[in-house]
Amino acid sequence: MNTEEKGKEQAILDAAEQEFLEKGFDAAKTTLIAARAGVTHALLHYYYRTKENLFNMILNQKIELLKYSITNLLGYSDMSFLERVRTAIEIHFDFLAKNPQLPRFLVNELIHKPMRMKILEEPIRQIVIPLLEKAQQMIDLEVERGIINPISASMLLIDIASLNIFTFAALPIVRLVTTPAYTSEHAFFEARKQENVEIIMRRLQRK
Amino acid sequence: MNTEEKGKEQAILDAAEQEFLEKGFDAAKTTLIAARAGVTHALLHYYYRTKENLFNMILNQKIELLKYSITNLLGYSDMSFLERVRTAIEIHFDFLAKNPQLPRFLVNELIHKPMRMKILEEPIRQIVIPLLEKAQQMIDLEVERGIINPISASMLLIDIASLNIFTFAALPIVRLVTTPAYTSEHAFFEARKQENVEIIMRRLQRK
DNA sequence: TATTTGTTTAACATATCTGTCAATTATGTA
DNA sequence: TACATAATTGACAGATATGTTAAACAAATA
Repeated sequence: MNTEEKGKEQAILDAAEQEFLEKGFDAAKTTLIAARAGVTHALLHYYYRTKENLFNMILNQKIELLKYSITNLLGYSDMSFLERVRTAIEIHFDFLAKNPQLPRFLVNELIHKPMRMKILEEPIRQIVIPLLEKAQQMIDLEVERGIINPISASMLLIDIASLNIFTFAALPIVRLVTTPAYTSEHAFFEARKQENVEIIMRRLQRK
Repeated sequence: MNTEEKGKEQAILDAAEQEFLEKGFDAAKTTLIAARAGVTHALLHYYYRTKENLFNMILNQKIELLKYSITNLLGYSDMSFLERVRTAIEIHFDFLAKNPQLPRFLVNELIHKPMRMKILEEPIRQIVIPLLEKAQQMIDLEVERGIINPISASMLLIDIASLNIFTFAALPIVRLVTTPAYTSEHAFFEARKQENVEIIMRRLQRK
C-alpha cells in the first residue's frame, strides 16, 4: 500500500530497513531485500549502487531518530525536576515501544565497525553532553534544597537507558520469564513503564 | 600458550569462540577462524565438519555459562533478604565483567534464529521459574513484615538484569557519555556496580 | 618392519552474493 | 513523431565462503 504507491525506489528502501533492522548488515542480503521489495536485484543496484550505500542511508536515518529522541527529553520547563524526569522516562519508553528494534540495531552495528562510532561522537558532544550539564545543575540544586538524593547526571542517564532499553532489546528472552503473568503484551509494557518510573523516583526522592 | 599446548583442535575452538562472540554467526568466517588458530581451513572442517557445528559448541558452552550464573543467585541463606539481593547483584555484575560479550551474543543469536530459543525454554522452566517462585515467597514475607515495598519477583529480576547488563552490552556507547569522568574503566565499573546496588536497595527498602 | 590409524594440506567443486552491463521497455518532451 | 532520458531486466563476471577429496605425512601398534 504505502510502499507500492511511492514507487519501487522507496519500496527498496523500506525493505532494506526491515531487513537491516532484523538481521544487521552482514546477515542482510541484497537479493532478499530486492525480493522483499518486489523488484529485481539489478534494480536495487541501479538506484543505490552498493549495499554499503543502502545501509548507510538506513543507519543515518536511525541515528537521526536517536538524536530526535534525546533532544527534547528535558523539555517542559514548567514542571518540577522530578516531574520532568518522570515525563522523560515515559516519553522515552513510549518512543522505544514504537521503535523496539532500534537500540539493538544501533549497538550492534556501531560496536561491530568502530569506524561508524565516529558518527555518534558529534551528536553526543552537541546533544548529550549539554543535556547532562543542564541536568547536573538541576540535580545539584534539588540536592541542596533537600528534595532529592545526590547522583551524577550520567549515572542517572545510564539508569534510565538501561531500564527502558533492556526490555525491548531482549524482549524474546524477557517474555520467557513473564509470559503467562500478563494478559497482553501491552499490559506488560505498561507495567514495565510504571516500574521504571517508580524505581527511578525512589532512587531520587529524599525520604 | 594455552592455545598452542592443547593442540590445533582446541586452538580452533578458542579462535571460534573469539570470532563468534565478536561478530556473531553470520559475520564470522571459518577461513578467518582457521587463520586465527594458525591452521588451514581444511583442518577446521576435518575436526568440526561444519560451521554450524562449531557454532553450536560455542553456543551451548555459553548457555551453560548463563545457567551457571543464574543457578546460585539466591544462595547464602544465612543472610537477610535484602543482603541476599545485594550480594546477588554484585555477583552477577562481577560475572558480567568477566564475560562482557555474553549477553549481546546470546540475545542476538537467540533472537536471530528463533529455533534456537527453544534451547532456553527448558533451563528457564527448570532454573528461573523456581527461582522466581522462591524469591516471590521471600518478598511476600518481607512485605508483610513491613521491611520492603511490594514488587513482583519477575519485575525485580528484570530490573537487576537491565541495570547490570546494559552497561556491558552497550559499553562503547556508554563510554562516550562517561569518558573523562573516571580515572579508569575499573573505577567506572565499581561505581556502576554500587549505583546498581543502591538503586535496587532504594526500590525495595521501606522508608 | 609393515600396517593401521589419525593428522594435515593443496586443490577443487559448489554455492551464494555483490555488482556490472548491454539490451529492452517505458516515459516524458521538443 | 522523433528523440532523449529514466526505468527495468536477464545474463554474466568476480569475489568470497563453505565444504569435499585425494594424497601426503606422522604416529602408534602389531
